[in-house]
Parts: sequence; structure tokens; C-alpha cells
Amino acid sequence: MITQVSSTQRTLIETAARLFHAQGFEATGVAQILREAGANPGSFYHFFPSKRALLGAVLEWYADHLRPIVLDPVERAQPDPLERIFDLLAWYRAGLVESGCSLGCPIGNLALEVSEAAPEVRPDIQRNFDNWTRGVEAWLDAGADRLPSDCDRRALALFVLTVMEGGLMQARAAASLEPYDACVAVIRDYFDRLLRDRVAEDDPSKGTRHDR
Amino acid sequence: MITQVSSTQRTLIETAARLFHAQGFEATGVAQILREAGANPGSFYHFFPSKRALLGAVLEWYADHLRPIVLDPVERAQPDPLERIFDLLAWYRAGLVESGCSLGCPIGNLALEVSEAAPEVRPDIQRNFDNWTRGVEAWLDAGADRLPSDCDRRALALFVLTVMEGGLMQARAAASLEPYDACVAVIRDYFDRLLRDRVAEDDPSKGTRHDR
DNA sequence: GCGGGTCTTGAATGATCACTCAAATGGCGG
DNA sequence: CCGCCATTTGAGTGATCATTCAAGACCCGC
Repeated sequence: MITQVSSTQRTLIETAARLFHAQGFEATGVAQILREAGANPGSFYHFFPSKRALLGAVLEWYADHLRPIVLDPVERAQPDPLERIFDLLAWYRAGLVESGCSLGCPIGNLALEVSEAAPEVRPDIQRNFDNWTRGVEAWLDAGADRLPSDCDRRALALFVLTVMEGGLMQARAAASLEPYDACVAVIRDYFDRLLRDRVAEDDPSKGTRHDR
Repeated sequence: MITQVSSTQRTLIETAARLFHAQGFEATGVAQILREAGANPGSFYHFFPSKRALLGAVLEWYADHLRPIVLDPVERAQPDPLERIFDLLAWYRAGLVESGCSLGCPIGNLALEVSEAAPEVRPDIQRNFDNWTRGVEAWLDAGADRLPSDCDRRALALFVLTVMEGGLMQARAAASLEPYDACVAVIRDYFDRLLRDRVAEDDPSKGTRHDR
């Protein structure tokens, strides 16, 4: 090697992130990570005390990159805060298309796999979900004047994440975009109804009933 | 042993189902299954050519038991077809409570874990989801006269499954029922709006606007 | 140009992995 | 009572698992 321009540690984290995403945590051996990262066991254990510690670093890496890689581009491309939600759903759809419906959300995959096997990283998973949810909730807050005034925006943000994760899961199981698209269409319909009811709320002559 | 009343094969499947659910497929060793099932490797490989074949049998077992264990009891307990959906969501919530938010849907867990690692069982996952979705869709059909007439009931059934799976995932990640409950509250609100709009559709004097 | 810390090398560790197989067992029809 | 076949037994297979460690390479201040 002439110059060591990129740190071995970073390469290990990014290689592991890719492999964990594609194969899962348990199914990925340390040897494979080392091979694909071009590192040796000694280097690995110089930086990380264990494979699980590497998983923690990977989850930290995701938490650090959610905003610059995902949220910021969506915000730059879409001025309408509520429409950003559907752009975000479209962003994950593109990942589904690119991988032939075989890759979902890396955090979601790990969330189900390691919640029992490696409970010490559960807080890292939670932090990733929290970042995501808070990003969406901020968009909902920015569009709050178009939503029903009694709308629970935190619950709605959790709901958007739920629909995305569940939709990705079903698309992978079906090896088809259809379930994902169907779910996005339904949540779009829900938002349409919310917006319509806010209009009626502001102008009662438009007349949607509110029973409670 | 005095009498061999239950078949070894069935015990292996049910033990594996339990362990796969709690720990995941990759994290569960054949040796552990054998230990907890009280069987020997020779017996195992007499019935199953491989660990993956056992996974296939487990998924078949789930497909066979969805109706008698889950759908039938809900249908017996709840006459209102639309309300059955929320009873079903409550049934999964009870599993979450019982396990301290650590166990989700066994099919969902496997769906994310094995879609890459064991693609040959993906159709079995899909069949489980299809059974579930068709059950819910049948309930929606039975309550179709209370839903908007242009309602896509298959998409809505997929959506219900999606919300459940995503809600379970988030509850496990947060180690709390709050995300699940929040998501159920939102989908309840959606159904309320659908029902209200059908009422307005049948009696236009109640006045919900329909823009398109 | 030398000492000292950071990082890399890669062979070696015991444990566990999924899996094999030959021999023993048990029940059942003839 | 025998022979047959499904099932069980459990020691043993090589491969791979995560991890260790002693030794060497590199870089930087002095």
C-alpha cells in the first residue's frame, strides 16, 4: 500500500453496514467482513472489542447519515412539507426497485433480528427510529395548518414509519412492488381525507360532519 | 419411554417454531432445537434433509394454524366484521404485552431475516401473508356496505397487515407499547373517517365534499 | 535516528456449526 | 417367531465461528 488514505475502521463499518443490510447480522461472518474490507482479524479487534460492538458502530453510522443522506435531499427537492412524506416513501421504493425487492430498510431488518439476540443494541435501533420519526414529525408540524387541529402529529409520524416498514416487509415477501404501492396509496388516501376535513373545519359551509 | 404418543417430527417443528420466533433462524442452532425437543441428530435428518427444510415445515405449520388459532377465535368472539380487525390488532398486542415487547409476529421476523439468506422459502412466507390478508379482506367484504363504495378492499387489507407488522417492529425497538398503540389509534381514526364518508355518501344531506 | 505508541499482520485457538452414518431399537404383518 | 422397515441412537465429520496474540511495521516527536 502506498498511502493509507481511508481509515480501516471506517471501511470496516461501511462494509459491515452493507453486508448486514444484505444478509443480516447473524448470517454475516466476521471473516467475510474482513475479506471484503481487506483487513485482518487483528485490525478488527484493535478497533472493536467484538462483532456486536461493530454492530453498535454500524447503527451509530446510520444515525449519523440519516439526515445528510435521506432527509436533507428530500427537504431540498420538495418545498411542501407534507409532500416530503410521500417523497420519502418514494425514496425507499426506489431502493426496493434497485434491489429487485430484496433489500428493505437496514434498521428495520436489524430491529427484528437483534432485539432478542443482542438486546444491548436495542437503544441504538430506537435512536435511529427516533431520528426518522422526529424528521417526519417536523414536516407534519410545518404543515400543521392544513391538518385537522386535533391531529396527533407524533402518532401520525410513528404511523408513517410503520407503514413504510410494513410495506417494505410485504414487498420483499411478495417479491413485488404491489403491496408497497397499495399501502402508499392507502396512506395517501388518508392524508387526502385529513386535508379535506381541515378545509371543512376552516369553512363549515363545506360541511363535513364531526360527530365528537 | 413407555409410549411414544406424540410424533418426534411434530415436536421438532413446534420446538423450532418457538425458537425461531424467539431468537431468529440463524441464531438458533440445530443442537439447541434437538436439546429442547429431546431428539437426536439422526432423527432430525431422518425427517428433514436440512435445517432450511425444517424452516419450510415451520412456515407450513404456521399457515395451517393461522385460521384455527387466530382467525376463527376472533370471528367467534366478534360478530361485527370491521371490528374484528381491531380485535385482531388487540390479539397481537396481547402477545406483545405477554413477552414484554420482545416478541413480534413470527412470520414478519422470518420475512426480513430469510428473504436473502434462504430465498427458497420466500413463497412460504408469502403464502402466510396471503392467508392473513385474505382473512382480513373477507371481513372488509362483509362490511363493505359501511365503507366508501370505491374502497379498494384488497389494498386496505394489505394496509392493515402493514400497520400491524410495522407497529410490532417499532414496539420492540422502543421496548414500549406506545408506538403500537399510537399506530392502532391512527388506523382507527382512518376507519372512522371511511365509515363517516360512507354515511355521507348514502345521505348527501350530511354533506361531506367529494372533490374528484 | 531512536523510542513509543498506533496500527497491521496472520497463524492459531477452542467452540460450535450443520450434518453423516452405521448400528441398535421397536412395532407389526405374516 | 421371524423378517422388515421406519425410527432412534450418539459418536464423529470437516468446516466455519468469533476471537486471541505475539511479533512486526509504520509514523511522529525529540
